[in-house]
Formats: sequence, structure tokens, C-alpha cells
Amino acid sequence: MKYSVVVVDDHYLLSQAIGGMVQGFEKFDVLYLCKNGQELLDKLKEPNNIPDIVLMDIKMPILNGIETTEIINKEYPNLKVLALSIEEDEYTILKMLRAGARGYLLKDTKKEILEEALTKVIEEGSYYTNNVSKILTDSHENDVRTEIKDRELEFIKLACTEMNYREIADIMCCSYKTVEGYRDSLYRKLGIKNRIGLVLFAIHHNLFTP
Amino acid sequence: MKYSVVVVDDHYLLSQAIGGMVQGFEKFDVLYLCKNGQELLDKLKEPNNIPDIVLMDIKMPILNGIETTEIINKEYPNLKVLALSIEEDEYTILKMLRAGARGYLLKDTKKEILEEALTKVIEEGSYYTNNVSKILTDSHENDVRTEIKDRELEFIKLACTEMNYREIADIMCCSYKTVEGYRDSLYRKLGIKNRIGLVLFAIHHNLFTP
DNA sequence: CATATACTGGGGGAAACCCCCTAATCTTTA
DNA sequence: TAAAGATTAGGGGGTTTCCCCCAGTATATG
Repeated sequence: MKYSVVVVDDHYLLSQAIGGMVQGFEKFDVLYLCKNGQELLDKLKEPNNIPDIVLMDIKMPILNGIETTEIINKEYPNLKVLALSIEEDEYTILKMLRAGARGYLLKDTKKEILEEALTKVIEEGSYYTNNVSKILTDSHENDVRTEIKDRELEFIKLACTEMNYREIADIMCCSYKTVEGYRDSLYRKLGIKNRIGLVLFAIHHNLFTP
Repeated sequence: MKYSVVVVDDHYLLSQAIGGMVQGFEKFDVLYLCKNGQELLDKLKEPNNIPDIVLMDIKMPILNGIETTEIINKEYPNLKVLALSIEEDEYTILKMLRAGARGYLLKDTKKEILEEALTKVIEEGSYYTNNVSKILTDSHENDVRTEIKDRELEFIKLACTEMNYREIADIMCCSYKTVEGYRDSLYRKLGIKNRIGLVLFAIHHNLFTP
């Protein structure tokens, strides 16, 4: 009896290729492929379509891997998710693991590691590569990010546009001075000097995708 | 006699998976895999290592796909390159085709298209998907980008940092007023209002990678 | 040769941005 | 209940950016 696998990746050729690779593994069969999280959730409604494990990309249109994993962990707590992504920033990895992923593989691992990770996740419940466990233990960079308040995060996203602070204040329904307050507090916390620095920070930490 | 293929992609699992897929094609054999352009060029020095076609990613460390393709077209003009990338902005596609790629596939095509493209490139010399040929004919957005002078491009890259214009002037070895001139001319040409707009433009057009 | 058209610089003023300060609410937590 | 902190908002002033104006030189281009 083989374990069933579903591959979720918006780049179809890649999910086909990875699906083909998994199909070649001794203990695994590919059940089907999905192009995004929504497609997967729709499929799962049919009980026959529930696999043993989902191999999930993160950046996807409509419903991304993190949101999808959260939903899966609520609705199908026995369904295991293994993340497979190119995103290597600590915060994304942490978010994915907190969402309930049982492991996190980068797309430049090897075939053998993928096979081992799939096996370990199914048989032991989880699989962590060295770099991922290191991030789990000493995640310093994360500190600075959790310090960002909700309202500040809202501001950051608007600061990554051509709007000036007065226009941002209008959208956030607060005064110009309040917006200046968010900015000043962020500049201090993040050690940046100007709005360009803020945009770069937002991009590097996946708060904003250009 | 099968055609030989080399896959160049920095994400090793993906090149393995795509290599496996290609290996399954009737008329093709995978010769070897590479993690970047430099690795490929090193390999090609050995005549036995020259394949019939190279399947090349674009974004790679050390030597990217565009630079690599340019070199290949000079040194090995008979070696065909087929681009396979997730980059879908017009300028990157154009640059890759001008560098000498015989076709450009997005990573969300299908297995059958990949097989067809490989075959057509080898047997007929080129393969263009609909979207790519459309870009080749009516590329308007490109106009604005070719209007950017060398010195302005240099400025753009520096504007995508936390430096202020005085510091940028120092690095560019010109006066503060000259830098302001570059900025003003770019703002007019690109229809943007402030430096954030310039950074976003640079990112969207791959002039700057955060 | 004359006429564009970069490329380079400069003046000046208005607007935006940056950075320090204070302080009133309101919620959370010890 | 008192302390801590989040959220809001304002004063004041220095710096930077933005957006006009102008003009010399150098290099093509007709």
C-alpha cells in the first residue's frame, strides 16, 4: 500500500515535474495536482480526494500556502502538510510552521531529501532540515518583526506606494501627525533612515510584494 | 539516436525534477544538470559535454541566464538555448531572446508544451508561444525602458538604497544638481511622482532586485 | 557647418519628509 | 486598582525632496 501525495504549486510544469519525481518513489503515489490553495480545498471536500500528505508551495495566487495550511489544520487535522518553497526568509518559514506545516523544504534540496522528508512526515509526524531547526531555535530577526503593531503594518504597506503621508492619513482615517508617529517609531525600531529603507525592509520581510 | 539536453537551474530539486521529466520524453536524454551559468560554461569546455540543447533558467546566482546565453551564442553558436523561467515581464523576455534564446517558456506551461518546444527548437531552430510572440510584435512598455540613459540607470540603482541624493552624487562623481537632473528627467519620462515610485518601477522592470 | 540632443551644472521656492518633544485616551495586565 | 503600553494627535524646526527655471560643453546628425 503506497502513501498518496498531492502537489500544490501554481507553476504547472513544476508540479508536473515534481509529481513525476514523487511518483517514482517506491512508497508514494501522486493523487492529483493543484494550482493553488483554493483548488486544493475544493478537491478535499470529496473524501476520496484526501491524501496522506500535501506538498505545498507558499507563493500562490488566490489562496497562498500559509492560509491554506491554516485552514487544513482546522478542518482536516490529520492531513499532513510539507512545505516546499523557494522562500528562505526566516519569518515566512516560521509563519508556515506555525500555520501547521510538518516540515519545510527549500526548492534546492535533493531528490533523496524530498523522499526522506515525505517518509518521515508520514511515519514520524515531522521533518526538519538543519537550517530550519536552526531558525526555530535562534530566530533573532523575527523579534524585530513581531514588534510591529497592526496599525504600523497597515502604514508600511501604504508607505510602499507613491502616496504621500497626507494621503496615507486619509486612507487610514487618522491625522497626518499620527502617520508621522508610526513612521518615526518604525524608523527607530528598524534602524532605518528614510522611506526607501522602509520599502526595502518591507520587501525583504515579505510584508509587501512589489 | 536521442537528443541530449542540459538543464540549468539554481534550485536543484527543480532541475532534478525537470530533468526526470525530460528523460521520460521519447526523443531526449539528459546529459547533466547545472546550478548556474558558470557551472555550465565550465562543463562545456569538454567537447563531450556539449548537448544539443540547453534548458535555461534566468535568475541564477554567479552568472544568470541572460549573460550565459550571450556567451554561449558567441562561443558555441550551434548550441541552442531554450529559456524556462518564471519571469514574465516583457523586458526580461526580450532581453533573453535578444541574447540568443530560441524560445521562452514560462514555468506554468504543460509537459506536452515543453516536449514540443524542445523538439521544435532542435528541428526547426525556434519555438514561440502565443504570449511571447505577442510581446515580440507589440512591446510598448519596452519603449519607455530603452529611453533610459546609462547614467540614469546608474542613478536608479543608487536611488533604490537609503542614500540621499548628496551621497549618490558623491558615488556617481558628479554634482548634486546633476543627480537632481537625472531624477527629474526620469520622473517626467516614467510618469512617477516620487522616489518610491522610482523604486517600484525599478523592481517591476528588473532594473533592481531587492 | 549648423542644429539637435545628451550630459553636465546652478538658483530658488514650495512641499514633503524627518525628528525631537509632549499628552490625552483606552486597553491590557500585574 | 495601579502600572504599562497601544493609539491617537499636536508643536516646532531642520533637512531633503521636488519642480520649475536657466546655460555651457560635447557629440552626433542632417
